[in-house]
Amino acid sequence: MKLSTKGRYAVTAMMDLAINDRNGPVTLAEISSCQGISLSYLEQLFAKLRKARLVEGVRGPGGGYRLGKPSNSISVAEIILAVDETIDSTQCQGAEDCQSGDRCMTHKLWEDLSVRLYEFLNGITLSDFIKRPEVKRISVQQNSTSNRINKMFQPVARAS
Amino acid sequence: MKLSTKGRYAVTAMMDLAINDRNGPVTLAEISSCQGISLSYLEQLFAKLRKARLVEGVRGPGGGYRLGKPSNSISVAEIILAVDETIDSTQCQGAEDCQSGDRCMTHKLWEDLSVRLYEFLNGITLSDFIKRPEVKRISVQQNSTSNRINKMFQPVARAS
DNA sequence: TAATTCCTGAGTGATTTACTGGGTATTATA
DNA sequence: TATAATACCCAGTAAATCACTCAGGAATTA
Repeated sequence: MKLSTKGRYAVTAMMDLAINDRNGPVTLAEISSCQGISLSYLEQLFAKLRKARLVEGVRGPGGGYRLGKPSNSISVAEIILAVDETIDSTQCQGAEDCQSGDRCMTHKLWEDLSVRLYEFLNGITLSDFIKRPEVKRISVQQNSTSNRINKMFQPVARAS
Repeated sequence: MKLSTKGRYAVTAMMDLAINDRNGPVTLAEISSCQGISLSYLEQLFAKLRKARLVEGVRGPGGGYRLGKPSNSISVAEIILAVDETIDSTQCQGAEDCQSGDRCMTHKLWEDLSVRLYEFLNGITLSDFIKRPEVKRISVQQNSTSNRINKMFQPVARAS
């Protein structure tokens, strides 16, 4: 679980797709000017997102990118993993006795933390972002995961 | 909120200090051979940790590093922020109308996610790691934050 | 005084980031 | 059918970061 600007670019771009899902495909050129990232760099990122089946491209005029799955089944963790290839957990990959036997169990502790972090980010989906405050009241009786992050909902308005 | 191997090094090193807190200061040489990181690199990391008052150095023979605060008041988020200097949130830093007005609100959404992530990591302290399973039963009536990560507790035994 | 440790800084190869610029493949539409 | 808009692909590159070596100092203890 690594987290850098690259991951942020991917997540925000995916948010963009999720928000404009029903307006047809979103072009990379739009996202590029929107987010201030170069088009070629976006292409690299979307190549990875495509391999992970998180998006699908539509060629030709009027084309662009669409989500590969419904937005409520795409988690932030998935996006980051697709783009920011994971950290090599340590030299002593799971080996019980790294270097000096019972010492150095911090590696195991880190791994547990890492899993915790993953589970947290995996509990946040794209659809949690595209809901509007009016929807919030209705979604209260949903599962606890989406309730936990209800506070970050924002109204959405995109110029065409 | 950035997260790389650098942050992992810092967190595991701090875990090491927390575990061996009552055995006197821990030397960087120990951590170095333990974690397989070069001593000079550790020195660079600890310079930052020291500036953030998270550790304090003890010079001379028998010296080393100690925690700068009680382990229950040092969060994982603090450590990471001290070492992995934060991501520049975006060009349009908080400016209401980035580039094309009402568009591009994904930045705001990302920031909300970022805050969420920070709060999560800030709720996990070093002391949550150094507890042993026997302590687990007792700590049940503690605050909810530490209960949430009870499952990652492990017995600790360090060779002297 | 000597050994041990923290502390500081300069320099370096490797990797990652983010970009430029060249193309090809597909498709809507004029 | 021709053209333009788009995804897709690949090679190269400047800058930043990562992780390290080396080379010393400064403080403390034995």
